[in-house]
Amino acid sequence: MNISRTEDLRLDCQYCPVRHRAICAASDDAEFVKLNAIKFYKSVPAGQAVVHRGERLNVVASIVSGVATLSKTTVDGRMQITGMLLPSDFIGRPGRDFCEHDISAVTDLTLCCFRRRPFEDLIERAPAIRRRLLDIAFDELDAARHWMLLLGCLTAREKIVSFLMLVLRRSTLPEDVDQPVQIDLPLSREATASYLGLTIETVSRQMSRLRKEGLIELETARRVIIPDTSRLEAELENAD
Amino acid sequence: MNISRTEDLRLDCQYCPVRHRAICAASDDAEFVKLNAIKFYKSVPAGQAVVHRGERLNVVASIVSGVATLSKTTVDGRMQITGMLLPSDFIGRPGRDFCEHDISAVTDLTLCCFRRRPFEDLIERAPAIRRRLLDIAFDELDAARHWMLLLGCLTAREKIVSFLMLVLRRSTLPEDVDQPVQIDLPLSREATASYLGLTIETVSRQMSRLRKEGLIELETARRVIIPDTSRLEAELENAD
DNA sequence: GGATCGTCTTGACATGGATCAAGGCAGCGC
DNA sequence: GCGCTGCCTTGATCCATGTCAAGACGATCC
Repeated sequence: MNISRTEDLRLDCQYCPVRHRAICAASDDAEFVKLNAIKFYKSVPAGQAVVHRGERLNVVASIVSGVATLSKTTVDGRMQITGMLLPSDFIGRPGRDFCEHDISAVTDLTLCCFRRRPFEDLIERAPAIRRRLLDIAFDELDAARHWMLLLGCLTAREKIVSFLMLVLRRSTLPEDVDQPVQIDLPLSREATASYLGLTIETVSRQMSRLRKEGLIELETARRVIIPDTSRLEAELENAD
Repeated sequence: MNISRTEDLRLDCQYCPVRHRAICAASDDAEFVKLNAIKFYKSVPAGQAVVHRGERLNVVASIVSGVATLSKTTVDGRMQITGMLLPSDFIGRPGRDFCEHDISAVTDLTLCCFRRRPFEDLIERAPAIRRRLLDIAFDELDAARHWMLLLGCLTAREKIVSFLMLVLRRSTLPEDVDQPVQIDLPLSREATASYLGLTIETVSRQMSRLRKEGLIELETARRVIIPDTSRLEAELENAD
């Protein structure tokens, strides 16, 4: 596992940007103190692997900041990104000491880690955290199955629009509806393609097409402006 | 929810075919007694829905016998089967009273049900069952993500072979390796197509092609003989 | 047996997205 | 500035799989 301890980070949970969304979200004061006692922060620089498939992974963690991907690769190199991990998302699996996926840091990453064993002990004694964990697992499961619908049934265009809407949902504070919104795509064209089960060229072409139709503007390749959210969403009226 | 209570079934767990694989698998005697106390059986005839997407679902259940599918459908009728549910598989979600999926009985189904609230109470007091549930959730999550690789990256041929191997794994007792094996496909061509993100014609064609190449024999459309398991598996050497 | 119905197979053709290839553009080091 | 590098876009062409259509097969009922 490719993580170096971050000594210079003494983040207090009080100021933690994911305090109310991550695994710790539901914990009451007593449980929170226990969880806090075993936490430590790690940084992973952009581009590095957090863990490789099959490798030991003796921590679980929340993403505090940055973006990571979960992916699987075939023997001959075809890759599928199976999840995009954003702040508050959970990494690792209690009860198992190796990882089924490659996890890579897309940007610089800050992780709030717990060694697996103490974490496992803790959830036995902390019912709120335990319920939160179960809920996270089922939420991820629902999301994964929803993505199966996307991969199996949607057209390239629908996939792109779904992706844009996903990024929008995860990035924006509930602003004025129907105002132009600007989003920054967390993934490169290549990673986007892999996430959507497409090629990089198809992603690029569909983005251009949406631009030509006025559904989006491309300030740069990674910065998208959506002039009218509802009009973009209407593209999914047959899907989803 | 389309379930009628099954009065004529007084199955004793002692003889239950999934006793050592389902949610109850890990429970010690004390927990098992509690779980047993709140269980009841239901039957669902082949073809009927167990529950529709968005509907209330106030039970969780194990499949005792039969086959069911989890699926999602787009507004305009494209369907993706997101899971094939076989004996010992788990249905429902603690902590949520509605279902994100359509669940349909493919064959006649026997379910071992628990009302959701008592079950939720029970897992708070039964650590082994609780751990088993968490493990089931994460196993399903891994399986779903693995299926995303299949949907996003594999060719039609590889998808078919993967499906055959999956059925083989779930159906066969570990017999003599490299003896001809016979498997009965639990799904119709149409359901298989939907599970694999293909059309019915492509499924049919790829099956015929595997037959012509001698990798499988088709005793009937649904009964497949695999003369040499390792040779079929070798078709996945680049995938998976 | 014959009719009917649902399921499956096969063939001919169409097409969405992949592949191959070229070039554009922005950032960076010199 | 200039050249390099990585990433992205665009165009031309190809092909795996989808679509449309016809018929085969097997079960069931009469």
